[in-house]
Amino acid sequence: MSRSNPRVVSVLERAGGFASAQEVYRLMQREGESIGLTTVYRSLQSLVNDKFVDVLRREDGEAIYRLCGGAHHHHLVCKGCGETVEIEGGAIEKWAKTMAQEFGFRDVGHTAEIFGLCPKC
Amino acid sequence: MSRSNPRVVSVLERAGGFASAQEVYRLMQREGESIGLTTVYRSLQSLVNDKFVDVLRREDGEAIYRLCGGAHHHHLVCKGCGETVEIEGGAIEKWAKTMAQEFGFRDVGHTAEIFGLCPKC
DNA sequence: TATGGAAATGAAAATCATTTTCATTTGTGC
DNA sequence: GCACAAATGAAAATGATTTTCATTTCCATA
Ligand SMILES: [Zn+2]
Ligand SMILES: [Zn+2]
Ligand SMILES: [Zn+2]
Ligand SMILES: [Zn+2]
Repeated sequence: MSRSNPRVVSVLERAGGFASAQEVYRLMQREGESIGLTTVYRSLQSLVNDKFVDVLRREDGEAIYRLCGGAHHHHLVCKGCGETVEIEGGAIEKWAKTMAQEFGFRDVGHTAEIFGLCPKC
Repeated sequence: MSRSNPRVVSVLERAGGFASAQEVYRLMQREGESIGLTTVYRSLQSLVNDKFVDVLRREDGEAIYRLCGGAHHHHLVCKGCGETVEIEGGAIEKWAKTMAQEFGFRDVGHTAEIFGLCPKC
């Protein structure tokens, strides 16, 4: 299992919002960094395992990754420029718990994302 | 644009929870129904356009489809058997609106799903 | 320093869902 | 029957992701 590659982390830092594996790869190429696509995938995978980045899916199904504080949280993502704000979701946590209880579900997790246009767009 | 194919709708009805295009195709094959994979994809796409089904993504990125009331709502999905309950998300709507306002986002939508184990599993 | 094995790397091939192409079939009105 | 549009589906193309496998880089120990 490859270690959390610092060069990939650095790209994600500079990228700001979410970026796909292919984008990370292209970015590194453009900047003259020598790396294989396979290594990009492996590094991102291991960063996800270690909870250093979180991953979600574009509308077309492509996985996108983002550096990310470890604590559980949610996102407000701009459809225009990709700008992302990490937000707190107390209301969601409560909602999820209530609903799960009501229907007898155990061992529950949840996803919740908000998409819109940021002030700049 | 292909019409909302009633045979595909029927499969989704019988399938219960979510099913991928490939699964719908395999199911119809197994039941001796003659249909092309392309047509399955086209029918599902048009059902999504017409809001007769909603679509979300498996963890691996594969799109899954489900017959679905037209109104906006959310899902409680069993990780074990796929059993799905449509739930109401008043708390989420409010949360999304509040967060969007706070950060000046316009034109916002949201997704929210809960995953867990149903009573049977 | 040499050396043997473990971990990391990456090029190329394989996988697999989804889309595109394009020729054929089906349906509908005249 | 005839023309024409919509629907269909087989096969090829696409594109992200994973797998394979040979090579390189590290690292500990003799
Ligand atoms: Zn995050
Ligand atoms: Zn923006
Ligand atoms: Zn639904
Ligand atoms: Zn279940």
